[in-house]
Amino acid sequence: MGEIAYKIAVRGRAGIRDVAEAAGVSVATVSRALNKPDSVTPVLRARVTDAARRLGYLGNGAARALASRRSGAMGALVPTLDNPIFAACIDAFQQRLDAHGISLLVASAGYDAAAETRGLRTLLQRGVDGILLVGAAHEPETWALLPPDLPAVVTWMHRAEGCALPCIGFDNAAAAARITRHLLALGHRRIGMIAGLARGNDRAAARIDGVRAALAEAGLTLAPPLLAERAYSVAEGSAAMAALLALPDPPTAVVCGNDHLAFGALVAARRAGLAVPADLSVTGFDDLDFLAHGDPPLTTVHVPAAEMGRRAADHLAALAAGKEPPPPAELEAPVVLRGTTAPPARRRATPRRARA
Amino acid sequence: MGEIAYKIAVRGRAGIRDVAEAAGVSVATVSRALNKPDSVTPVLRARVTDAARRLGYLGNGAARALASRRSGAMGALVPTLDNPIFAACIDAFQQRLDAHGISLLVASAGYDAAAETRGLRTLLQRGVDGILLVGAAHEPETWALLPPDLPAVVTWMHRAEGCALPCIGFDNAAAAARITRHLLALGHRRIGMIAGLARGNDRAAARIDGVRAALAEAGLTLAPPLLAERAYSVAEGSAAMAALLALPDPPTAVVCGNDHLAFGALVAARRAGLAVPADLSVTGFDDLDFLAHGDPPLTTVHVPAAEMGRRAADHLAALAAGKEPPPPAELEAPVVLRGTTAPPARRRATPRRARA
DNA sequence: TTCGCTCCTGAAAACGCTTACAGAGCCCGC
DNA sequence: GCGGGCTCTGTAAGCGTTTTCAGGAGCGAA
Repeated sequence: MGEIAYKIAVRGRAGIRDVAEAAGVSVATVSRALNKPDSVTPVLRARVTDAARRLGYLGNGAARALASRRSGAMGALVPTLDNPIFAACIDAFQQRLDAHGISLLVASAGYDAAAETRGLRTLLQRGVDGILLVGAAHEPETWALLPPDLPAVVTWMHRAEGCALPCIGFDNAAAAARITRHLLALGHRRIGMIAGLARGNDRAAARIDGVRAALAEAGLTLAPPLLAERAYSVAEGSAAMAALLALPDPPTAVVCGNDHLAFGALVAARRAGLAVPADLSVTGFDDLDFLAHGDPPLTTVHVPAAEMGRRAADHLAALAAGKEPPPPAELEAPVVLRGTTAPPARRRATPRRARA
Repeated sequence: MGEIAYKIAVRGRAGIRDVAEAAGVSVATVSRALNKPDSVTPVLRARVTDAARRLGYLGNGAARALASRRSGAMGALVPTLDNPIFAACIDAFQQRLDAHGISLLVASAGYDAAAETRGLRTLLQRGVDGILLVGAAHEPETWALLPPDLPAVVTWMHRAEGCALPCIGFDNAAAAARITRHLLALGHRRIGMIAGLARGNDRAAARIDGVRAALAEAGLTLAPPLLAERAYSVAEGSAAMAALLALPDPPTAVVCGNDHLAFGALVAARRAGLAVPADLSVTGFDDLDFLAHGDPPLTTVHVPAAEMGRRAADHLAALAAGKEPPPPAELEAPVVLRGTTAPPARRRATPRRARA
């Protein structure tokens, strides 16, 4: 034992052979006792776990991964962590993976195609056992990189055309349509949209489609300048709203592609002297908690980010373990009615607002 | 070549031997050509990279890690990703690591000591080349686990008593003191604080200390019920503020331990019919962008989260590469004055006259 | 032309663990 | 009492790279 301690001190860290020696068994037994406890006699198992604990044995993940050809890590390829909605999803994903004894490798692509492919390549090199993707719109190169037999799930969508991967998410278009119908029901007819950049972002595109579909039901259409596509940020939302308000015939309601945009829109409206929702209705998409308590609280679509993360973790863990994963059910993305929507103001005397 | 392709198809993925064979060189040369291009003849290097590209060679991270005893991954042990301030830091950390060709392994502990130790253990098993820690207050068990020679940095603090690790961050106490002095300068004398839970959270504790210190300079003290310690959440902030307002002699200003608490406080104040900042001043800590544009916009302390992430990445990358890391400089955490602070309201009619 | 150096490349030994595979007990039934 | 079958442990062969070490080629100088 003292001799073993010496060896360990020299080498820096206890190895499986040290544990084997200390427990008086072979390395194979140590491996078995630690990895599948049932396959070993209780007394031996105790001897081994005991020795392992005494020596502070941790194990070498690389060696384990190499020998077992499983890394015990999942990868998440997300647009960014800087948006709380993704952070919430990844946080939940990680926690659930942890419960499965799996680690999380994160690659964020920053809405950039090249970075995305690079991120995936890195994840693959690291030998992840599965991958969480956001959305199904990716570069051909990215798809080509993805080994067909590697467990992977697409989140944030309920289904994706021509994508064989399981989808864990909700129906963006339907949700966008629902919130638009709410505006329609309120009596709005001139409805604008500040959407996310649809290029390479199928969720953003689907939301536009949904709004368009709902509008079509009412015989309305959506096109620039009433449709603005902007990067997801508060500043862009502000700018877009300002542009909308500068129109000769501004909309009475604006549905936004996400909460950041909506918040920016709110700021711009206030800056323009407009009261929300009296003068202008605004809706969001995500349901960030800060905006739920704002003044006025934002009417928005609730995105089940954490739930997606948890389900993705369960799904991938099952897949990686060779088990049958739970069938991916469509998640709810309910409209949550709060304070930023109301019937349109009565027709104003002058087309232009009083103050600017 | 066709033969090689066949082998690869059978085995699933191209290995270094396939590349070697395709390029007509030894595996050693392939390894060198790919890892340190300068150590190999240009023509051979081209042959190798060419073959690697043709075969879609990615490399096996586990094998590489095992042989080189470096994993090429850094670990981040954070309280949670669900708070945008940490998410922003980790996002920046990841991006910068990526620039160094390093991957990110995330473990979030959820402000739970046991989970934290478990998370660190996982990171260590995975063989990370370095670790980002938030704060220096950790379980003894956690510290014991951390190999003394493993590169690690503490973020979110400028320095930590009795902690030898490099600190990359700002001075929580000083920043809290500064924002408190701002309140004092405005004329507030009855100042409350809604702090984070200080137990096991040195940042939260330092902020309390800072407020206390500033108050002491003015001959004031801070103690319950004027000091409330609450978990970092909007709801807790609300509840705490409600309690503060229910006091016989409520504070005229409240400094909050973070922006979530401050936002909750704002909500509670509004609910109580109080105008901020006219009737009550509130300050935050973090500078989340949503609150910068709120109504009123929050006066708060700006926390350089992204900058900490970037510097931590650079520092760890240098350490892991055996280079001299840049000396960790103290980061700025400036008070940003916005709309939630103002001089105290003139003495209200009802309560007994306050001391001058 | 030959010797000595330097620069490159290849052969082969780790790296630390998992996992067939096979051997050794052991119990039980006949 | 003995053989068969079963369970449990140990032996050893990889897993796919990196890296050390040594050999070989090429070049310049004598």
